[in-house]
Amino acid sequence: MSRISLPHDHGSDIEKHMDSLPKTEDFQVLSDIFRLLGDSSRLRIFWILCHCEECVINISAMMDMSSPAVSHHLKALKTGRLVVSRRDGKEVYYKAADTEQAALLHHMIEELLEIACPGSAYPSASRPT
Amino acid sequence: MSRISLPHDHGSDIEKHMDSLPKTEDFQVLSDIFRLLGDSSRLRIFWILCHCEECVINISAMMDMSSPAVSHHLKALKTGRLVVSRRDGKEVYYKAADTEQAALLHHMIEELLEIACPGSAYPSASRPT
DNA sequence: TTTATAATTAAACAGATATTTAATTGTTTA
DNA sequence: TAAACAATTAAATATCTGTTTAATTATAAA
Repeated sequence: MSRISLPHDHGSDIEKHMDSLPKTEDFQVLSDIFRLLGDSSRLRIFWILCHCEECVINISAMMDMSSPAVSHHLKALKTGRLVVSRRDGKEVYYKAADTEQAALLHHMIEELLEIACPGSAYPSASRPT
Repeated sequence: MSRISLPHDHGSDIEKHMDSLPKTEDFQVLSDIFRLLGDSSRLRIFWILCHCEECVINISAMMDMSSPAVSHHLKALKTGRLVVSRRDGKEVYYKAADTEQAALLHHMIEELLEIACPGSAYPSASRPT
């Protein structure tokens, strides 16, 4: 049983939790994922690509953004393995990656939208119960 | 039924999804939340405060970080309503906010840890040497 | 081939951000 | 009161990041 000495000892159960504290590198891996979604443009692009597959100029049009800016974000999302791409002729189509990670993040975004922005998500569709 | 004109029309069902696309401001609200967790130090602090209540110098010791730096992150987390604080004598104790939002984020962090960093979370359960 | 379109990359810049050191505020104790 | 301790705030700095404009690569059509 490891004993961790801290400056102050109020009778907390901290050592118990410190034993299960994930490694520093793991927090780095996770924060890298969160940082990808920490930009509103990139988050919006990811949301779109969770719902359909689209080429860059259409994404640019939807985002009202230059294609170099969109391309920049797509590269970041792709490097982070949140989206995948395929070329068809002159166009490159992007969509959310078919992975557990991407699915979890998408699900969480929808949940957070309901909690943090009530009444906003799916205004035309199903009414919240 | 609104019609959205895009540069390219491959037969996608994009208009359907565009109808339910959340507002730009909502993506801003969400990305602000994600950005809070997009720094490994802040993410680690939040994780700790999801598991126990601690004073600043103990958090600093656990993080191996200066107290001004920790205080800086705590202020950001508090402004984002992810943590709360109370003063007791000379010390100020912080813990995760008792809100649906904080609970959802905590739950998601644990899930992401399992997916993205398998075998890392809760090593005491799997007994590494 | 030349021309046009789609996408990426490069360079530059402005704005944001994390950390450090120093100064300050708040609380307890001697 | 003064001194010590806990925490925050301020100023400074170095780094990172998102966007723009310009240049480049890739594919298709003329």
